[in-house]
Amino acid sequence: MTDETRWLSARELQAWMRLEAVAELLPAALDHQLQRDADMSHYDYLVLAKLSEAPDRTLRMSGLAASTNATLPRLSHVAARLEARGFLTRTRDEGDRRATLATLTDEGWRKVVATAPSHVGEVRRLVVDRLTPEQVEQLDAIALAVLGALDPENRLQAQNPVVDPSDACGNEAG
Amino acid sequence: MTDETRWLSARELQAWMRLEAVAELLPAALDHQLQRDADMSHYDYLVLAKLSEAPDRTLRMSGLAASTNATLPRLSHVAARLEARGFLTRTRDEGDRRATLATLTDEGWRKVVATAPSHVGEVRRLVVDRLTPEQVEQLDAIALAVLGALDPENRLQAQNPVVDPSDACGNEAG
DNA sequence: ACTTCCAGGTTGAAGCGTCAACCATTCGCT
DNA sequence: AGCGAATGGTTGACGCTTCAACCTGGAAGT
Repeated sequence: MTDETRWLSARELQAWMRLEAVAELLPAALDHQLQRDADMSHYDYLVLAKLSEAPDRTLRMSGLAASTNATLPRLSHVAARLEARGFLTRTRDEGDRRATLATLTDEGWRKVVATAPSHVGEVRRLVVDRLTPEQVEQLDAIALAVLGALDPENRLQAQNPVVDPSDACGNEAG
Repeated sequence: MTDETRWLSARELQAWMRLEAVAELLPAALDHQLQRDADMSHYDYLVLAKLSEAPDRTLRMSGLAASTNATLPRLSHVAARLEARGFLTRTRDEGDRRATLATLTDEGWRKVVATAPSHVGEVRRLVVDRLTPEQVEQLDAIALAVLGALDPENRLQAQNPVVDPSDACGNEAG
């Protein structure tokens, strides 16, 4: 068993270990903040945020699942809980009666608006405000390169904008 | 409710969305590869790897939990499964009879040695080989900055070296 | 129209992580 | 010594994600 493995150099190793730690801790930290402040998981929030940006605050389950990087069964379970909490409703698509349309309720909308600021604050506290503007650009380029392997079909590229709710409220000409 | 929230700029937003996508996809990708090639979760591998580097291939459960960023109950469950599969054994510490020592078996050692190359290969394919040497250094600095907030006590800093098993055998001069 | 196949969703069971409760051992104080 | 508190670990129940099975509705071929 001759060892042809290309091991990592010391520099590569250190960078990798740190990235691995970030990838491990960051999702947990976001989950924790949202759980505490909004009684929701990160994924729950993502679902509501996605709907809040969609035309008529409505999306098909399959599209919603793809854009949140979830399997359909997972989304189905999550949507059932969010529906039970009054944040969204599910209706049959009369155009294609196989499909289900998820629509954000007014209460769901208020939930997103109420939750977004603290979420953005956490993102700033944990990441953005700790980096220089140059590092933000470097991070963007690095993450893009890595996503080329992780997400070749770019399903997550139009990920939740963490957008200012005040302007998503009425006008989304795009 | 005047909105004092400091929203993200377009550049910050894009970088953040991409980092979020990486943090979401990378752990799943590593899990998937290890599950497929070694019938283990990423965390399982981490536990075995940690033990493989320790003196006498032995660590206390509490120390092992801390260095793998896990709660003690989680590690206890995982160790029970790994013990059932013959990869490690648990014995009482006769020095402090409250403590439990986890020791990697020969079979566990062989498992790590057999698994490491494909794992490192995946790390290269997904991350390291997609970045320039400059980007590797930038990534290191960025991740370090973020870890300042995520892991202030540096519990994960001595994370698994993904080290060449052939030299973990005897010498690690640093 | 009728059959066949595929896409869209939902459901229920199984596996893993988290939390709270619990037991054993050691440490600190008197 | 002896008591109370704290440390180290394990266990069992609950919640969430995954996987396979299933059902419905549309599309394609004849």
